[in-house]
Amino acid sequence: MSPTIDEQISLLQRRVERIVPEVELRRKLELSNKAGRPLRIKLGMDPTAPDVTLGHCVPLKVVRQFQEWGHKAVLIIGDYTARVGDPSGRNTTRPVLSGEQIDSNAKTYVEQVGKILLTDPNHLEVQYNGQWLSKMDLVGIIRLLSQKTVAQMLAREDFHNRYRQGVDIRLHELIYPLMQGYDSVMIDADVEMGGSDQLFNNLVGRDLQAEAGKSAQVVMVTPLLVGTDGQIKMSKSKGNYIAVTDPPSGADGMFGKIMSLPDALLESYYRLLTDLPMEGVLGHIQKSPRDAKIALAKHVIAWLHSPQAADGAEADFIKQFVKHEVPDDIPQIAAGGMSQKLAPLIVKAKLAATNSEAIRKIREGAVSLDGNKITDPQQEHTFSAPVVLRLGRRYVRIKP
RNA sequence: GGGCGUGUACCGAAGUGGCCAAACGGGUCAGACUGUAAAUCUGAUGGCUCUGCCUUCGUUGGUUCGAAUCCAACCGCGCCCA
Repeated sequence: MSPTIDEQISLLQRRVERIVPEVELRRKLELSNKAGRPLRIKLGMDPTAPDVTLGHCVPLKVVRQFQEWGHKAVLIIGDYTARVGDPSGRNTTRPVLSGEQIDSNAKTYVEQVGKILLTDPNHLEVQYNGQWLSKMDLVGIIRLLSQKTVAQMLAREDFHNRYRQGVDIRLHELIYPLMQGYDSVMIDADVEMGGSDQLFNNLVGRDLQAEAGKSAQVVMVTPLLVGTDGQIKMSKSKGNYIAVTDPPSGADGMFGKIMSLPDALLESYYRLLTDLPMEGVLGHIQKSPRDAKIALAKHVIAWLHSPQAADGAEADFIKQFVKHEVPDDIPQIAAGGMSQKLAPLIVKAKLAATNSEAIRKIREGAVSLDGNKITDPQQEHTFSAPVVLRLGRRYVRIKP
């Protein structure tokens, strides 16, 4: 039994920042109910990076909600738009990706998205926008371009800023919103989901549909999840992200990344990534930010991995950082029997990028073997039994 | 097409013949402190066979005992004019 339309709208409010326009969403939901025709909920993702991040999960969770009410998610993998690069929120041109990179990223996207969405064919349709964008000829492109003016494109904030500051805007960036909007025309989207930085792009889709004589999509945007740095939007290119495929524990695992989030982000993470009642959450955060953070980490891992993984990650975390013991599950490398300097091993273990960096870290006193600090880079070591090598918060077991 | 600018390490930005592997800020990494939080303090931050050597300051070639710094050509970018 689905909730009423009023209930649905209020459920959506939790992580939807704007609905443009809300009355139309209401009308579409009513019509869908009456006619028994599921709405088509579009979400576009450009495979510009191999990982789907928690940031993507926010709109994905909303899409999941629609699926549970019987509607159909239409996932657009932007294999063609990725070639252009979404200029949203950027102050410089995106680097161009090769076709191979895009294709290999695209392959894993559907699988990763399956962690959040229902994947049966009644609830999910996957489309690659290269299917239609690659077939456009110049005449078609010109027709598409003729639907918007330069002023309309420059009205958007990021273009406007770049233009004013003399930072170049390549022409292909200018047409990106039209390409994305054309997707909406092609798949007859009823609703398009996106992060709030997608508002402009999505509204272009709405205009293009109307221009094509179709029913215009409702645009819904979610707040942007702030990344692990606590400053800016989570994104792969900024390195401040948590990927849905990150392992539960370990130095770069979900548990650790979530624990190192600034406290100030807790409320928004709970709101956007879980469905727990917010009154309880706020109380918990106020009482003990640390415990609330642990609970959040477990919640997210249980969701994207499994409840067992969540318990395991918590145990590992306590072992390593509360009791300061060496975690069980650490990478291993083989040293070989001979006497050798430590720096090359540190590089081999990927704890440092270059030999010079490894030597510097040794001199700084950041390196230890079985808990004994090593400070002389010239010293040679022979490994006859396994030893734990540590640099900062990362560990590697050295085997003879 | 013309005029004027500009191009420095991950980013921003100093440096205008030797004291420059290159100031300073940001970022990043590490140490202290902690709740692996934030804030704060400290150190490091081109590479290597590391008290020395090698390669970098848009590219190529030149001047000089010696060039990021001078000259020439070329390339990229910006602004203005057409």
